[in-house]
Amino acid sequence: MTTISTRPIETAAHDRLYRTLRQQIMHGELMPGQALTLRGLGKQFGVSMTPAREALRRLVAEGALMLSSSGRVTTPELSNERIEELAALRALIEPELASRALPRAHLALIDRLSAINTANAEAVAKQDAVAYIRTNLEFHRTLYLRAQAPAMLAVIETIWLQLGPTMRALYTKLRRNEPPRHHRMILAALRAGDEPGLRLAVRTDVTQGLRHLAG
Amino acid sequence: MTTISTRPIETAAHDRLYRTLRQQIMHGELMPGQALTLRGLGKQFGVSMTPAREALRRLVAEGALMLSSSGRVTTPELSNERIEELAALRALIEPELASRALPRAHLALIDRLSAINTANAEAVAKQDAVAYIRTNLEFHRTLYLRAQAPAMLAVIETIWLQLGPTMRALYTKLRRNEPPRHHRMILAALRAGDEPGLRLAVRTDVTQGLRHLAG
DNA sequence: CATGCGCCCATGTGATCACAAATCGCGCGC
DNA sequence: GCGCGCGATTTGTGATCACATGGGCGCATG
Repeated sequence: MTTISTRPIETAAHDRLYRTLRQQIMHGELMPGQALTLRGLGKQFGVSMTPAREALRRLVAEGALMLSSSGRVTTPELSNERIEELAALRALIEPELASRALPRAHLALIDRLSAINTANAEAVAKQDAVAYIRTNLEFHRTLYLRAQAPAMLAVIETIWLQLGPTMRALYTKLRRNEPPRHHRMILAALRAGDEPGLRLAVRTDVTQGLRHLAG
Repeated sequence: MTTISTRPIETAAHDRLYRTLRQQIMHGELMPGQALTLRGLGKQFGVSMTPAREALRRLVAEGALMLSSSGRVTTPELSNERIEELAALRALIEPELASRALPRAHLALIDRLSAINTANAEAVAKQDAVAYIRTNLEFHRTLYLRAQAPAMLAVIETIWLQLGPTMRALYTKLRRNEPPRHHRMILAALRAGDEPGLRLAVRTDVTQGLRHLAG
């Protein structure tokens, strides 16, 4: 229909839509319970229903969105039980990823993690929920990328995705006013090469936030 | 096999296709590297490309199928590294699911698990790879259903799905001639209410098969 | 004023078509 | 005999359309 501009990278329409929505969901930019329609998204992104349908169904398959019995797609409103489960999964998988990253975590990586942590603190200072969530996840992902475990990383990212919409609610409910102190413990354990300490730091960092919401 | 109940619900075409393919993949009925085309599947199931595309993309999103850069869809040929990762994920998550199921595992459940195990032994005797894989997974799923943890169960099922096509290859390579002896250990631990023993039995049962292939 | 009923529009589903790109095979040339 | 290139066919992508359904809103009725 409207293929006019020269595109630097030829990315399929449904894929752009998917990536955009995925990021919005993971970063908590969409409120729980929000409805998404095929024609609405299509019009918004200048495409037809077909790519919109693909993007939505893909996100539904990953658990990022909920599909009602009539086919309506909304962001999920998680029950406390489900939040507890997802937190438990994070607590199981993320220490393993951190542990696998540890042997490959050199100074350059630790410096980058520190920088992300600084940006995270700035987001806290500015009360910017989206930036807080984004930098927080970026901290973890940057570390886990070193684990060279793409399948595990993919699993943990789909779990982050499922938690996305409630993360925002969690942030406002907790009225966070300090950056996660466990990030510093993670960095310390990385520097010291302390594998059990690293596992513990990651596990507590992951659990502490979610525990408040579920409890 | 276990679903006898009348299904008055009119299931959408793409969903039937999805379920059929998903089961075939998880049970190892499709060989690794096999290609699936939209028009081919559509003709095979008497539908157009649209439902076929949805089913395929959904399976791709779950990691059950691979999507080449040109959009071709095939069953994955897993690298040893990926198999090791998926095995590690099973070893992390499944003991947790078993542990959560333990308090609710009454005699009726243990009896049903025993029956499934018997069917599994018959599949071994008949050298029926698909039946072996199916009963093996049914053993685990029946146990984990008692954990009342749908999110965890969903995650572990997508991991089974990813391992599906290589399970078949694994089976023929190992020339299995006995049912998994760890299933008996799992049952014993369940009867004794031995939580550490159960975790260990599940972990070893899950790991032992995959370790041979990856190693 | 409350409640239930019915109609209309919004929305998902699936089919079909036009198009582009990739793939395969055949034939030509070396 | 072998390799390269070109063309036909296969295949994915996206748009559009017809259709069924479900939800929402207003109107009528008790």
